[in-house]
Amino acid sequence: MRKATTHGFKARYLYIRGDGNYLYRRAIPPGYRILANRRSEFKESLRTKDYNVAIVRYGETHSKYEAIFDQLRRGIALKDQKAPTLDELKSKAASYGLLYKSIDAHISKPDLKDIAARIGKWRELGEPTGPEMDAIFGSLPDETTLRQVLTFYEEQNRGDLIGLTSREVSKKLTPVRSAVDRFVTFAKADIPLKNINKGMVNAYRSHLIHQIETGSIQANTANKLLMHVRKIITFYINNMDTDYSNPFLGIRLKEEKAARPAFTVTFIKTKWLSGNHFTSLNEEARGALFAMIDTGCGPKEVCGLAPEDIHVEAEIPHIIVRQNQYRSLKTAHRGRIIPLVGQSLLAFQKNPNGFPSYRRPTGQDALSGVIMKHLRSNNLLETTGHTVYSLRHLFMDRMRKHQLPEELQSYLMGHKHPTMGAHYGSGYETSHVLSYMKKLELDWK
DNA sequence: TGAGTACGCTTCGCTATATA
DNA sequence: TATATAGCGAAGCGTACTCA
Repeated sequence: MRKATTHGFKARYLYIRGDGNYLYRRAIPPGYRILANRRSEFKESLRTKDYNVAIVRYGETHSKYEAIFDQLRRGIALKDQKAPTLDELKSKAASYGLLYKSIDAHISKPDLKDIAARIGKWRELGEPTGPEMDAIFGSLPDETTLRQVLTFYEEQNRGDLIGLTSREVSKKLTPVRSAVDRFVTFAKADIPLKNINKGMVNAYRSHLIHQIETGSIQANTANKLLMHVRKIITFYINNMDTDYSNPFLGIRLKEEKAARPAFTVTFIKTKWLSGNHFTSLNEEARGALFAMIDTGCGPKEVCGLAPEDIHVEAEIPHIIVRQNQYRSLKTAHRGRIIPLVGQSLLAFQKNPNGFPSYRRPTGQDALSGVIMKHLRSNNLLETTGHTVYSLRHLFMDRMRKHQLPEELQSYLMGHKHPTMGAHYGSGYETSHVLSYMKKLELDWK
């Protein structure tokens, strides 16, 4: 080992080993050795043979030992000294108007303007050597991991969960957490964000393609796994003002679009409306199922109807699909007033207060489960690809067949239509809608 | 500049499995 | 046997991008 020579720069504690690696080596004065666990010197490898890298790391290490000596001088023993945390350094850097940047980031992406600004700030503060210097030049590596990014994302977005049911909260949080879990499992560790690079993400993409090939997941699911991780990293980058670039950007797999089939009027008439195929299905589930036929509502919309949303005795019987204490709506334009005709009118006449057994956070799932089980076991599905949701497709087909105006079709489906204004609920006279819906009723005659 | 398309993302339905 | 839970997949909206 020998003392390293430097050019235009004093580095009295810089040494170079026989193997070429640089080293920080500094003697501890005898008066401080008791406090320093009886050690006679500090020695720390700078983990590089590169002169330029060694100079940068020397500054970082020197700053650290200056802080240690500062505390030793004040009588604080080594074992009682507490190093500043990464969060504390980040916070201090921010208070100087600087973005915290680790020493490794300075080395991997040198920015002379940025370094000059930091040196300027350091000089302005009187060339401090303790945590102030650590904060300005980034003595600790930025080791924020993907799970910490997830925690940050959830914490910052917790306002979005206000007013949601437990099931809705679960549906929001679980997919993101699962996506992070799967990536961490693939990476074999909760690695720091800065270590996740494009190569690793492409390897993960290949891993997902393999899972699609073996049939364990669909491309849609793979895209969602990528999307959720991409989303939280982008959020972290935007909100922490970091210069890290998101390696998940643009990573996506080709999807094949598939659609659920619609029931036919003939099948419903011959298989559902003749005979007694639904007597073994509980009364509320039966009512909810038939309520969907002539309203076009989905299970969640029907389950969440409050008694005050159902007006069977009105001059024009109708239901109001709107946000209430039992459920939120998918989109703002999902809210609508639907006149009751045909099978749905009969269902609500039997259930004027709605379906209280299913008016709860997991009600839609329970309803879907019980109905699908009944339809399957009683051979009431047109094909194996049909589901309860196929009723909504049938409702759409019937509106087309009876030539309802396209805008009204969108309104009744709760879809957005380009010609609609922002507030759809007041856009139609209920009597006007009823006159069109009476045409649908003819399908069952 | 406007129409068409692809992508990013959220919401909701279906279902296998666990649990009461 | 009904219900709860959680994961997968489809539906659909908003927006960025492309191209004539």
